[in-house]
Amino acid sequence: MVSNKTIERLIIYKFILQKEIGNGTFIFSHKLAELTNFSPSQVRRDLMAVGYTGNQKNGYNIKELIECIKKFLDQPVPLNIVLVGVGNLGKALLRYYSALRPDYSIVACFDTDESKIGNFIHYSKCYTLADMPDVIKEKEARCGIITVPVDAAQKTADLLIDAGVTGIINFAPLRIKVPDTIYIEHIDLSAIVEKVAYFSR
Amino acid sequence: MVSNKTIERLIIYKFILQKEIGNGTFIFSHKLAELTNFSPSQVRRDLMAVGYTGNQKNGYNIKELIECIKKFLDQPVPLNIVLVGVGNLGKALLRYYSALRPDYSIVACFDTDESKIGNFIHYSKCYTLADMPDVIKEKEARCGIITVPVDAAQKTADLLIDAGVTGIINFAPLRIKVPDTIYIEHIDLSAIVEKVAYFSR
DNA sequence: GCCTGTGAAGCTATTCACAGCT
DNA sequence: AGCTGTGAATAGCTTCACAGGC
Repeated sequence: MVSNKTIERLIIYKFILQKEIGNGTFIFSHKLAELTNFSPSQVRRDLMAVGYTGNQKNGYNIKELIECIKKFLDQPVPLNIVLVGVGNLGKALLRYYSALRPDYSIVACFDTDESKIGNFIHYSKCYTLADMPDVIKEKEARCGIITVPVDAAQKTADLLIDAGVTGIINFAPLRIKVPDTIYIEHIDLSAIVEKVAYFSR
Repeated sequence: MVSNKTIERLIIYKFILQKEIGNGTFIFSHKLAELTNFSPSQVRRDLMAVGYTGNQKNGYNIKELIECIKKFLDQPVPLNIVLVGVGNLGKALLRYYSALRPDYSIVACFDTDESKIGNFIHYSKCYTLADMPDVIKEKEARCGIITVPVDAAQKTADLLIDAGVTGIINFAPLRIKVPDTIYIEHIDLSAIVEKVAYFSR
């Protein structure tokens, strides 16, 4: 079993390594550490987890390592995502993620505002909440992004889970409760600012 | 010394407690734990850190506890923030944070696009990068939000730090390097999606 | 009986340090 | 000489479990 933190770093290694392909065939753990601001032993530990083994003379083969991490993360591409709450943040995320196609696709979005229903917002069609079960099933979406107002967030999560979503990214400032078969990531933008305020003194 | 994790939770307690003011004068650790999805002993440990002590009969006095956490976090309100990179995400954050006034203010934003300079975007005037040192000094901004393209992010951070910022929130997908007197928080939206993809299977 | 406060235990994550290889 | 792979040590974080109080 690989820890949450290691997965986080593997994703970062993958991304950083992709930009290093042009700079040589091999990379040392201390170089990858420098690029990511982790420690060299941390890097080597993490690579143990994916089972990739380098060589002592040259370090790690960049392309092979990327493939190995990809295989380990085993993303059945593309990941289909839905977004609920097409406000300002929701719209910005729709555009942000539409630029990352085809790795990830927001395949649909939902809102309660009648005037938005049926519109396409950065390639994603907007549906009513009532359509959620059907749309999620049809599009095989596994991940939901919540950008609704705080009072509607828990209800939104419940709807998403009922419709079959197993991963949630919640931008509303509360700790949504989910069964432990569901993975949830909280991104509380106001709490992040407060934290930076505290530690930046 | 109080840990990063504890600070994170204190901020959450503060927020949750503010919504509980109407529901009674006192709150038990297990109730606060339920609202936040942390454990009761975690809650009690964290409150030890701020030095607030409840009573065995009623638990914690909500208003007193909020005041105590606020005092502990010691935010010299308002925190002045600047944002660099007025793209889609930048604009969405400008609007998001302008709604949280007056706790936090984005007092200025910066961009390289000439057509944006001088405009007000959700109460924040847009300046050129060259104005950054003066504006940050004049507005006494201590925190910078980076929403520029990945290739410009490190240079942007360096400029912010030179201008006197001590805390950074970085939305660009790379691990910006900063001196260890500077606090930085990385929010990599594409990495977050990958992580949820991994754990939601 | 049920709460808080907290030492001690348990668990997780990171770093050290070095054997083994080239 | 300088790298990787990894057992062992350390550091950091969370939970247990219970004394003491209402």
